[in-house]
Amino acid sequence: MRNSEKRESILKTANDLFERSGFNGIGVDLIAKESKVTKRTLYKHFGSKEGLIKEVLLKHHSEMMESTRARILAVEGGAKARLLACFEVYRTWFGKSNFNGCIFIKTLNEFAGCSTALGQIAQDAKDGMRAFIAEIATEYGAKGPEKLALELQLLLEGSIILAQSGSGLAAIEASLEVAEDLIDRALA
Amino acid sequence: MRNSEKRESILKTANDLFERSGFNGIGVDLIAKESKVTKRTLYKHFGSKEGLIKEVLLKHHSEMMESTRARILAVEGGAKARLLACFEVYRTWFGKSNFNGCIFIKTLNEFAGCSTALGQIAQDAKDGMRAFIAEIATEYGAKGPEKLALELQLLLEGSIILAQSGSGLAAIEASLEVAEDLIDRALA
DNA sequence: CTAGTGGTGTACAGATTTGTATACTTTAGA
DNA sequence: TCTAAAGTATACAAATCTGTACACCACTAG
Repeated sequence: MRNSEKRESILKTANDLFERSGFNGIGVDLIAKESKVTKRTLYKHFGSKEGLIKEVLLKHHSEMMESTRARILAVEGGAKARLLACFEVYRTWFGKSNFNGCIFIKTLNEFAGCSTALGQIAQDAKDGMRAFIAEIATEYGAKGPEKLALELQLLLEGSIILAQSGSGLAAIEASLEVAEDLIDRALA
Repeated sequence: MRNSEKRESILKTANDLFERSGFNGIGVDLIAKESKVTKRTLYKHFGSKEGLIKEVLLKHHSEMMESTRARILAVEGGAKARLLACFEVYRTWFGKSNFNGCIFIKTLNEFAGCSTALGQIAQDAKDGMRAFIAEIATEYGAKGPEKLALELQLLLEGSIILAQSGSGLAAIEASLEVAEDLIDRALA
């Protein structure tokens, strides 16, 4: 299946370039070149740049949710440990040398809100993450699971921005401490 | 002084367009056209697109700090009321019809981190805001003012992202509740 | 009143952008 | 093995992007 290998290679390269410099800052030519593929091939697969971005976003979201889910479900120790594991996932992410923010936030910032199809995908990704947290909270009988999920997501999103803006891991540490309190209270 | 009027007009137009669609998504031609100014004039004032962006960012930051400072210092009622007033400032911002995220976050997302001059300006803006919060906390003798400032900023930045992603004002409301607790604890 | 500054209008250079056309080669599967 | 799909290489079209050139006008301060 060398075909789908090329396809995956394009998606991975595009994802990395978009994460580094945004969508409008990266041209299709560069993506093709870095993927060691011709532009013709790229267009046969994705039809347009927007089509490519769409698939990159959907793939990114599904892989992110899958790996997060796997890592959280591997944690023993009940609700608190599992909810805090989300913060560990983010800490690992921020520690990567090529970390440069969240691709969905970039989408919202470059494509004028949620009116566009791409903006909607980004919004769905954020909603999906929050729903996942709420799901765990509900499962363990936390009080006000949706509200807790919103609060924890506030901290996580804030950590993304501050990690990106030079605060390094200090932000996620502070975030984690506050989260502990909020979780304790919801489980009391 | 019709001269500086033109200059201000360009800066304002550019600011609005960049806030809507990011930096790479907006061309100099459009900025000139919307400002009712020729490209020649624009380039005489700012030298290059990057020069224009730089001035837009610096102006945005100083105006934002000035108006926030004014609004916070107008609040009577001590430390808690003043710190919570920051959240009111953000709430007002999110309620604007043309709200589409933070221009400094856009900068970090499009210009590959803080290595660049523009990224540095964005980082300075975030640091400046946090320093301002810490300043208030210190003034009123809060315990661990820097840490409190970091925590409150986490909530504020998180609120920006979620407000932008469809949660509307629910995010800032939740944010404000958590902030109240954190402030109470630091003032105890 | 005159010199300098800032602004106008138009045209253009050169690079880059998205997307396509043509003609050829490789690969995968029945 | 043969066919259809997928990939390559190169060139190109048309728009758009940043930035500049040239010639001219308007205002204001010394």
